[in-house]
Amino acid sequence: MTTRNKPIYFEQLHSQQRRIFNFIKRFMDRHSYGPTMREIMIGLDITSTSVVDYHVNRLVEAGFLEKVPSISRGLRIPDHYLEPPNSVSVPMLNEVVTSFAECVPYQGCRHEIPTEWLRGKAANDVYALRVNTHLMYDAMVNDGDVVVLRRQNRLNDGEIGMVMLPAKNETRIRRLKYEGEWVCLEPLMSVMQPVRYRRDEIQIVGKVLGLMRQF
Amino acid sequence: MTTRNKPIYFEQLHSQQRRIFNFIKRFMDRHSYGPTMREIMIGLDITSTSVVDYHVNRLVEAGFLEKVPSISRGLRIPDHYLEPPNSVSVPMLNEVVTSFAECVPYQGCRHEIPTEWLRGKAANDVYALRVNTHLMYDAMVNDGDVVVLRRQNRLNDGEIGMVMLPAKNETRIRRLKYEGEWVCLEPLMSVMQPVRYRRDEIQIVGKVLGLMRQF
DNA sequence: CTAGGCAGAGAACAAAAGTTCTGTTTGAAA
DNA sequence: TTTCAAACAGAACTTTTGTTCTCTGCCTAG
Repeated sequence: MTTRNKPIYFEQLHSQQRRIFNFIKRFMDRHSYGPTMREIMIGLDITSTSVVDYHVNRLVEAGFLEKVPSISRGLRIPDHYLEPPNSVSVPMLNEVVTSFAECVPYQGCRHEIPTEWLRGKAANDVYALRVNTHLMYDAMVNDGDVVVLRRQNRLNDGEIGMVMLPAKNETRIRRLKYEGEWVCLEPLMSVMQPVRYRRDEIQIVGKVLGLMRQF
Repeated sequence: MTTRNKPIYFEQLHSQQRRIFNFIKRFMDRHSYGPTMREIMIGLDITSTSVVDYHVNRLVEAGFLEKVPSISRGLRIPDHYLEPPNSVSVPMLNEVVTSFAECVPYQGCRHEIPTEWLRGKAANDVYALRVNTHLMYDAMVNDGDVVVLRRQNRLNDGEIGMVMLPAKNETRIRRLKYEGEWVCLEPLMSVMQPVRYRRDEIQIVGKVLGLMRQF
């Protein structure tokens, strides 16, 4: 843990400390290494390295910087203060899974998805799945498409998910509507008709986050 | 330009130089800064910094490393020797464009696409386009989908592209088949019928690289 | 007013780190 | 074998760079 007691917001920092923080970030973008005390001093027109050292230590205390003592250019900006990546990598599986235990050692193919699709949640149970001809999905999903799922066994009313119909041993992408003991699977294309099942007839495989199709 | 005369492959390097190169890369992954001569020396069980310096200079000459003289931890691995990013960012536009001149100053919304979609080509003329209800595309493309296009005015026979029908002032995503003076636009859904146009009746907007749909 | 903490100045110091120099070993080519 | 360049060893040297110390001005609580 850090040494700070209460969370400090960037805006609450001393203006000098904000300048130094921003300088370090810009410097690291431009070069592949961090700045020295003296480079910060010169770059920000500060008159002494001790002043830089002073504020750097304040920034470290506040958790905005990490520093390896006595190591030259040993400043680091913690990950959570860097730009969040706008894409994340998820495992690419060949078949529907209801548990990740079966594929934990699998480190093979992965697929990149926009961070936005996670809607702020972790990517733990998210995986990508390439649709093959055996799985006939909704008409809006084509053969060869990559469907991104979050593995979960429950869905809220109105959410779109992948469900398995054990009777037919088939999976479908449908919008779920709950009606008492029944669940209504609505196709995404309005020309098709919704079908109603008993809740225990179907198994929810996951929530559908997105779809990628390469032409 | 670099000082090297002929291209050198990594495998042709002295084994010691390969070890040093790999060490630097691993070190940079672990820490946020590069190693010093001495750290390389200790890490690889080399007996003198001069040996490290020697091989580092060979690597710089061969173009595998960049080095800022006299700067501590000033080693850098050129971009083309790092892992290529598996996603790239392209501009996100609101309407079909036939030239990028009209949107060069536009630095706003961008969208992440898998590098794979570029099929090795540059991302220069690639942009993303969110489909709205006014543009009724092929049935496999839904309202709200993001279509990724490479802006180009020509397509090879059999390629899928976005074309504009000036008569109707509408755009469509179709597979193009050339038949002499005619071009046949084949829908991606087999239930729909292909339509034949004269070549000068339609304008090719771009090649469709992929599609992304967030649920 | 005064004490004390915070920010800044300036300088010196010590450690880290790049560079250079001389000499030795090694291995392949002549 | 001889020769020569590449590779290695060891050490010293210089520059870079982090750290520390003292002193000063400023502001505020008491």
